Amino acid sequence: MLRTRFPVPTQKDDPAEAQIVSHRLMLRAGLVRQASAGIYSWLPMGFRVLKKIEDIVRAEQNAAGAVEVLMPTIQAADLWKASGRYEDYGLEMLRITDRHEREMLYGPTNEEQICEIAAEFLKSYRDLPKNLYHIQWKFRDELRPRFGVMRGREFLMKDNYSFDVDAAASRLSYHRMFLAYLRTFQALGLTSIPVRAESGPIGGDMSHEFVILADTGESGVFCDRGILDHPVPGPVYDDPEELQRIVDQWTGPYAATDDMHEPERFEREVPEERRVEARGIEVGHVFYFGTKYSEKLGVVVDLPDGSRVPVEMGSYGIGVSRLVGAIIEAGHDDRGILWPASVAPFQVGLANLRQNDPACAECAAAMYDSLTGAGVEVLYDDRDERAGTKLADLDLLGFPWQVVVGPRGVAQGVVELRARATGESAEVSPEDALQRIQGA
RNA sequence: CGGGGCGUAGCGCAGCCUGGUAGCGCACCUGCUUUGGGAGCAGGGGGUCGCGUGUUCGAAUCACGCCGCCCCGACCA
Repeated sequence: MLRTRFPVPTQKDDPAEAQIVSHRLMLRAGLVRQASAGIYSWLPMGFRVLKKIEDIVRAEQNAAGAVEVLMPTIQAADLWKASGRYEDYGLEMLRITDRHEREMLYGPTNEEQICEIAAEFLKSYRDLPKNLYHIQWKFRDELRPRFGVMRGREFLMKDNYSFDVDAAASRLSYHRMFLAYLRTFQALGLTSIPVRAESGPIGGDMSHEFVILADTGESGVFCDRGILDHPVPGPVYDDPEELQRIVDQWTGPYAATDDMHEPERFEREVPEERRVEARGIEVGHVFYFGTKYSEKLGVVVDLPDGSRVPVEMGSYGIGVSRLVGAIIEAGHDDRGILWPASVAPFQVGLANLRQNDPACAECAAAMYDSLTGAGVEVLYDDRDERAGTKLADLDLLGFPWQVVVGPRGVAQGVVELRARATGESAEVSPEDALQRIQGA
């Protein structure tokens, strides 16, 4: 992609309204633009990141056996009246009236809607289990939106819903999603910690929040170092015993955010040298809620003995748009963003420091062609800008690799290849640069 | 929703107290000189001063009302 075709409104100055680093960097790097409080437009660069995260989440959901659907953003109030939540949900729910004076709402979540859909095709125990997900915009009219996309009113979320014949089967679904989350966050380049969450209406041990570590995170995290040392398991979704073992391994050691933290227990259970106190950001939530919605919305199946029971359900959320901010919180320095390769909008930022120099232009164009020809995503800064401007932009935008073409190197037949995260740099031939990038 | 603050050019701000028809830096446009870490000089374009009402000969400035945005708190993916 040529920078001259790809609008990236970067800014040198910090916007006054942005308090936390990810919000500042997202505005400075031209990823988003605020439309209203807690509502953002996604500009080209931010949109690419959002889509990459979405794709990774989708791939892991599919691998775990979930099936994608797409439900609407606008829902009928009648549905919510059936579950009793229309009154309960309060002012966070954005209520809308259409031209026929019909009460509608912009969905803050989709339990009711998925139940209505599932009731269509779940008739028998033989139709179970099922696990459906969608990735859709939600709206919660927060009292106080803040922190940019981290706490917006409109946000993109992956939510899925499991349907099982009984509690034991539902536990297996829960375990599958638990593993899917560990794998998803790893694939996003993050370190995640499952922490016990406020138990749902059913109680028990089936509610966890997934927190990713970031120095500037909003929540305090207290855990046993053992959790951080576990390797993330492979996709063993079809092995119930192994899944149970994995969940036990990850939920056994102490882990809590500050709202659920019990200092005495922490000190009693975790040896001093293994105690970790860090900051984190909540990016996912898995929980089991039994028959709460299936009962009220009539998602019932016949059992072999002819009796009829409501299905056991769980729901599982990942804040996709929030993750863009969270990933920046987890990876940045004083010059800009440090994207993990898996979600970087481009793998390579190519900067030609002397656009109007024919030799440089030729070298940069050749470098661009060989990278794109090899299937590498590269943003070529072909603007007629000064070296400092381009280099500062490269750092701000945070591409994992920087390839710098300038008159100094071109005279020797080399380009400068730099790794954004480590700052390591080498003067290499264009061919070597391509090879090193491909080999990484 | 309670408490606090701010709305002046795309971004950051001054001007307001003490009314006289809008200014600075960055960004943008033109030219020249520059050219490996956000250049220099010269010239230039861009603003319903958030909106409304009022006071006044005259309002960015004073008064009242409204709207928007930000921060702290309670609440949350």
